[in-house]
Amino acid sequence: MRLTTKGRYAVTAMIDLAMNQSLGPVSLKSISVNQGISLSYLEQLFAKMKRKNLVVGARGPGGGYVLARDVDSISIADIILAVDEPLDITECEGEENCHDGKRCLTHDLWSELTDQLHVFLRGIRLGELMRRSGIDQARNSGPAVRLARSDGHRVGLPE
Amino acid sequence: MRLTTKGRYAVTAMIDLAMNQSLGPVSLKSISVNQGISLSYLEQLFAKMKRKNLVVGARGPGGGYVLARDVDSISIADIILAVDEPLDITECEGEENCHDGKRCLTHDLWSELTDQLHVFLRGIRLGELMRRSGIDQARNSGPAVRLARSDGHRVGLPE
DNA sequence: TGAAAAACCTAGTAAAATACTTGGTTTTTA
DNA sequence: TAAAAACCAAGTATTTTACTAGGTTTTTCA
Repeated sequence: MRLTTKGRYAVTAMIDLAMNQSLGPVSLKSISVNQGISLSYLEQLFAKMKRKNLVVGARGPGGGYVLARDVDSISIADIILAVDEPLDITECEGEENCHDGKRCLTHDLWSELTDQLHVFLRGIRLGELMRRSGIDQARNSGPAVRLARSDGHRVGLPE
Repeated sequence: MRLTTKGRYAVTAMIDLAMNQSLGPVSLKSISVNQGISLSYLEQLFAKMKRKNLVVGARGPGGGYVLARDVDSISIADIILAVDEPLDITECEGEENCHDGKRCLTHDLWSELTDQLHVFLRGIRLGELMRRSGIDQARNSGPAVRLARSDGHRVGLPE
C-alpha cells in the first residue's frame, strides 16, 4: 500500500464532499476552489473512486458528486486504495532470487505489515473524520466560496 | 508521512540486518544480494539511517552495519521516517487559501490521521517482525549467499 | 429551444521522486 | 600492500505526481 500526497488529496476531497453533500451534489469545481486542487486532477481521482463505487456522479447544472454509501461505511483505506492502485504484484513472484527462501521471507513479513496497516486504515471511517471537525463549517461561507445553489433547492439524484 | 517502496526497501534491509548481525557486522553487499536491492541505493538509505542513529557502520574487511539500538527499541516508523523525509511543511502554512478556515480544517484532520498512523507504526518493532519469521533462516544458506565470514570470527565493533 | 453547467474523456507534459549507475576516497583488516 | 568494506558526490533513466489543454456528453433552466 502506497501512502502519498495523492491519497491525501483524495481523502481531503472526500471529507469536503462528505461535509457538503447534505444540500445535494457537490461539484468538483467547488472542491477545487475550496481545497486548492486542480479541477482536472480531481476529475481523474473521482473517476477512479466512481469505478470503485465510492461516489455517484450527477451530470448537468446543479450536478456533482455524492457519496455512494454512508459516511460510516467508507474507510480511509477504501479511498486510498481507489486512487493509489497497488500494482505491487511485481517483485518476487516466482523470481530467481527466491531460491533460498530468504527473499520471500522478508516479503511475507512486509505484506503482513501492510495487512496490519490495511486493517488500521479500514477502521477509520469518513464519518469519524467528519464529526471530529465539529459542525459543518463550509456552508457558512456562502455561494462565492461554496458555489452552492443559492435557493437551496435540493437537486434530484440519479437513482 | 509517505509510505512507498522506498520505505519498504529500508524495512526489508533492516529485517535482514536484524536477523544476521549476531555474528558481526552485516555488509550492504550481502543485503544487496539477498534482497535484490542495488548496492549504491542501499548505501544511500543506510547513510540516512546512520544519521538518525539507527545503525552503526564498521569499515574495512569484515565490516558492515549493525543496529545502533536493540531490535525492540527500533520501530517501523523510525525506519520509514529516516529514509522518507517528510518535507510536508509546504501547503497552507499561512497561505492565501486559508481565509475561510476551510482549508486548514481538512489539513488538521489529515495531520490527525497521520499522527494516528505514526502511533501505529511506532508500535511495531523490528524485533517483533524478526521473531514472527520464526528461526533465523538466512545463516543456513552458507557463505555464497550470506557472504558471512566462514570462520565465524566475531568482528569487533567501533565503540 | 438553446445556453450553460456540470460530468466525463483523452492525451500530453513539467516537475518531482524513485531507483539506480558511475566513479571515486577513505578506513581497516589480513 | 591488497582487498573489502564504508563513505561520498554526481549524474541519469524511469516512474509517478500533478497538472494543462481540449474536447464530448448530459442535464437543467430560462
